[in-house]
Amino acid sequence: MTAASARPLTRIQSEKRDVILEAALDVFSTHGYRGATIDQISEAAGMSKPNLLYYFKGKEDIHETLMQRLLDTWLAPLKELDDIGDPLTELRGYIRRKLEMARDFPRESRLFANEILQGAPRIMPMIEGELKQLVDEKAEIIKGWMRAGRITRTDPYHLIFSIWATTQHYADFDVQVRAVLGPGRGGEGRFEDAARFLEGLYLDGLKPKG
Amino acid sequence: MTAASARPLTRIQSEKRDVILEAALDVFSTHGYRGATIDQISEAAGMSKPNLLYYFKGKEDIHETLMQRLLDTWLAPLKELDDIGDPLTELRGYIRRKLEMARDFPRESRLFANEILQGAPRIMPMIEGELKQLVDEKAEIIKGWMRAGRITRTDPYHLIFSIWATTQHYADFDVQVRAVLGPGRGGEGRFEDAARFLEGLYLDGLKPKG
DNA sequence: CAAATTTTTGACCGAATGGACAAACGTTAG
DNA sequence: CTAACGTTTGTCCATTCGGTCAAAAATTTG
Repeated sequence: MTAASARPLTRIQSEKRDVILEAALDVFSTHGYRGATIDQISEAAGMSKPNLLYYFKGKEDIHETLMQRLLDTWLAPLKELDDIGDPLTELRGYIRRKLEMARDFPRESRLFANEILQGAPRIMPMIEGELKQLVDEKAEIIKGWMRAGRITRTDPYHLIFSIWATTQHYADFDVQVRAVLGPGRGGEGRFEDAARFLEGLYLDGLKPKG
Repeated sequence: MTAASARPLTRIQSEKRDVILEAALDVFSTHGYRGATIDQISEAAGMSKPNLLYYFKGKEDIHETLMQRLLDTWLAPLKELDDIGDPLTELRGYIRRKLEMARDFPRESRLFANEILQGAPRIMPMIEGELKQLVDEKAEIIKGWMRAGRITRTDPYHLIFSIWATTQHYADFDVQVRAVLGPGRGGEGRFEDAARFLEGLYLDGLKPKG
């Protein structure tokens, strides 16, 4: 019986699938889908290639399962954006959560970045469906804040894009960020520096106060 | 005599190399280094694979030449950032130029994004050298503006990062941006909307005026 | 223990890929 | 015209890659 059967997974199957997905996250996120090989993944997972293929139908299956499993984690910060509470506090919280994701789950960020960069050939339905729907919903909340005069009137979609861009940048372009900051400032402190900068930017911009 | 000789290139050699690099930009930017094949590039360039390899030593050589040739274009917007003139105007100009690059040269943006995302295995020296030096230099200019109280005091490096992130996002994550905006607002107007949003963000932030 | 079932792997396969090469073709200078 | 040189391509090669298979090893079940 293969792992794809309707039968519930055994304990070993669950564990081994987890090990494989963990290894696959490493490999896919650093080499992209095409650049990753099953041999690399199986070696990183500490098992032979046929053994890996006993748990997953193939490369595509691993990737798809990985994406599916990470999707919730990925969308969680935006889902938390809430209508209740102060708008600026909500948005600051969203930025902070996204920045924490970039710090704590950089591989996940790069995995999605790789995928989208190459035209999202495998996750387009998710983007056009679940993601778009979620963004539409949250954009409405933001529009409400703007109508009430609680934050400056601007484009809520591009606001969300800018938050994605600025926060994910610290995961996706990590090597560049570190190289440019140099050994002195490129250490762990860079995330707090980024948080401070982004908070100031989103609150008041660059124009000095009259 | 191969194209790599010290002898100056013939007219045909220059033209053919250009055709190949143009095709390679297409292929590398959409599939990444590893995902691109010489066959794809040679087909896109309208010639046989051995013919392509008559003009370039190999895949790596094409990629390296392409990167080298695009580097100046890539750094040009930041190089223009100038000490003279109003700081906010200068920064707005930089943002505008970067956004125009994302609109007019998305393939170049994706090429660099692909490279950096995967750890910059082939262009690390450039990042640690030329790029870092340029950023250090411009960060000093920005610091000067801050000391003079002409813009809000903040971190110039993270300011530059945020400009890179927000503008390049529209090239690198283009399919996502278009999908989320939908057919209505995802058309050509999206760059003007982005420009308007970013200008407002960088000037005044989101906090409503007293 | 022994049978049945699950897990693991060495060996193998066809297709794709980066690249080499020599022969053919085209162009041009004498 | 023809020899020399630059250009082009069909053919071939070694390696890598995704995936298969049958048999061995380990585990579970009765």
